[in-house]
Amino acid sequence: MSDSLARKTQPQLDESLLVHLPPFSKLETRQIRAILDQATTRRIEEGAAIFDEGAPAERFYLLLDGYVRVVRLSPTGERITALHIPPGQLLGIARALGRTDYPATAVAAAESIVLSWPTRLWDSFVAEYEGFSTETYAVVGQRLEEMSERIMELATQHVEQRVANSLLRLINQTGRKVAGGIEIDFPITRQDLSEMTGTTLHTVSRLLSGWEKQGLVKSQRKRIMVCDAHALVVLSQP
DNA sequence: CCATTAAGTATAC
DNA sequence: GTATACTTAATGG
Repeated sequence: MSDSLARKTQPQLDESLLVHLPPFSKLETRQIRAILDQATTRRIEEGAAIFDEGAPAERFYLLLDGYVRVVRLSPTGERITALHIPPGQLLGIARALGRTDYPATAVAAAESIVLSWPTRLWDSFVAEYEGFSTETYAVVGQRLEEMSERIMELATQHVEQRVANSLLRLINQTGRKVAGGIEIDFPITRQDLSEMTGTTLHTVSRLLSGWEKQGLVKSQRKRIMVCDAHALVVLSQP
C-alpha cells in the first residue's frame, strides 16, 4: 500500500522516459534518476478519473502516454471540457496555482500512463531542478491562453465556428496523420465535442454529417478525421 | 440560428 | 439483448 511498496512492484523506470521532456531536459542523469525513484507509475483506463475536482491535491502528475481531458461539472450537473492534455505535460499542478485542491477533474480520454509524485516534493523540484519551474510557467501560460481564447469564442462566435475551431485545435494538438487526412488520436464522441463547445450532441452530429457530405471530415463511431483543414479554417472565421 | 424533443438506426459489449 | 453512439425530423424560442 505504501509508496515504497508500490514502487518495488514496478519495473525500474528508464531515464530516457524523461530526458527529452521539457521539465527535465536540462537535468543530469543523476537528477533524473532521483526523480524517477520517487515517482509512482499508474495506468489509467479510458474514461477513468485520475483525480477529482475539489479533492485535496495530494500528488502532481506527468502524462507519459495517452491523453487527458480536463473537465468541470456545472451546478446543474453538465460536464464542461476545459482542455485536453497531450503526453509529456504536467497535470494536477495545483501547487503551482497556489491551491491545495484540484480545480478540475482529470479524465483519461484514452488509456494513459502517468507518473506522479507527492505534492510535498513540489517545492524541492522547483528549487533544485533547473528548467522545472520555467516549464511549469510555460504550461500554465499556454493553458491560460487557450482558455481565454475559448472564452472569446464562446462569447462571440456561432456554434459552427466553435465546433470547427475545436476540431482544428484537436488535430493540431493531438492529430495523427493517416491516409486521407489527420485523425484525432483518441476516441471522441459527439457528446465530447459538444461539451467542449457549449452546444448539444445533436447540433454537433448535424454539423459533422454536413461536413462529411462536403468531404471536410470523415467519421466513424468515436473516430473523427479531418480531410480538409483549410476548409474548416475558412468556416471558423466569422 | 440553435436547443429540445422525439424517434429511429447502427454498433459495440 | 441491452446499452451506447449516432442520425434525422419536427417544433419552437
